[in-house]
Amino acid sequence: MPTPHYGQPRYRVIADELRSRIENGVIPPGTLLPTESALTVEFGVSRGTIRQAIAALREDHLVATEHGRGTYAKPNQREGELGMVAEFETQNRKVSADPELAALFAVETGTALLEQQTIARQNGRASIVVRTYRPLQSSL
Amino acid sequence: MPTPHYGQPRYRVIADELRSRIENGVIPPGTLLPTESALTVEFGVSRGTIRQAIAALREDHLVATEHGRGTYAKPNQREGELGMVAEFETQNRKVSADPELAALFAVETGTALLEQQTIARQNGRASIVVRTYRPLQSSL
DNA sequence: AGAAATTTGTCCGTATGTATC
DNA sequence: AGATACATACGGACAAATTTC
Repeated sequence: MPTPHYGQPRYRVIADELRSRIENGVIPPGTLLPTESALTVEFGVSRGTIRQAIAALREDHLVATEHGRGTYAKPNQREGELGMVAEFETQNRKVSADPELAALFAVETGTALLEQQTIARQNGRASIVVRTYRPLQSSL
Repeated sequence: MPTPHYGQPRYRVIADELRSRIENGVIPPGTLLPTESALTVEFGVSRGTIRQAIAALREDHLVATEHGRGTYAKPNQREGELGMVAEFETQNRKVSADPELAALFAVETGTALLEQQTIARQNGRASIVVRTYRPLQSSL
């Protein structure tokens, strides 16, 4: 079969599935995830795709991998009190100005603006989303 | 050809080389890196290895990649310029979640969210607009 | 201690999808 | 619409670290 990835790419679907297994306790903290080979069988994808999914979880600090041993589910991030740990994901994109933004920047509605969106996640779920808008001009 | 990677893996050697080019100004901030294809030719490795090298730089926030465009060297983190005067205007309001925000917060599209909008003005003109979104009820 | 098996790490080549120019 | 460039996915091969026998 070719490689159509309509909607979400497969590696992200797999990453989300593994994430929920960890958060639901199906894969308890500190235990090893199934091996990459086992996951290729379960999800019917190549090893590269599995590795991509695990890499995504690793970026969220949800798992840690050791050469020759395997990939562990990380102990619970403490959700207690101060010192709460959050992960941030930032992306830049061009959006068209809504009427309010257009007025503020003194441009026409629909003009392209640069939007930087930062998602603050705690335990994988978004807690706050920040969007900053700036005019598109060059050189930054 | 086999795959001997004595010492450092190739993707890391390439990442280090690109890093020094950026830091030494050979690739100025804001400009595009050579395309992945060009880099495969220059370093004599496959595209996957080049992508691995660029991914490493991306994790260090040294570059940013845009689908279909290319990979940029990040602008210098600018230190706050002295003497810049800005006025801030902040307002809170309830808005209904667009599909993207709804997905992030795991609520239904249209659910009410708290939006805090801050407008930074310089010389009376808006320079940056920041909008933060949070769920309404939450325990934060 | 040593050898084999297991598991993750690196790298290649190819093909196709998707976004941008 | 065509060309260019990055994104996703496959399958294979070998290297390196760990565990097991």
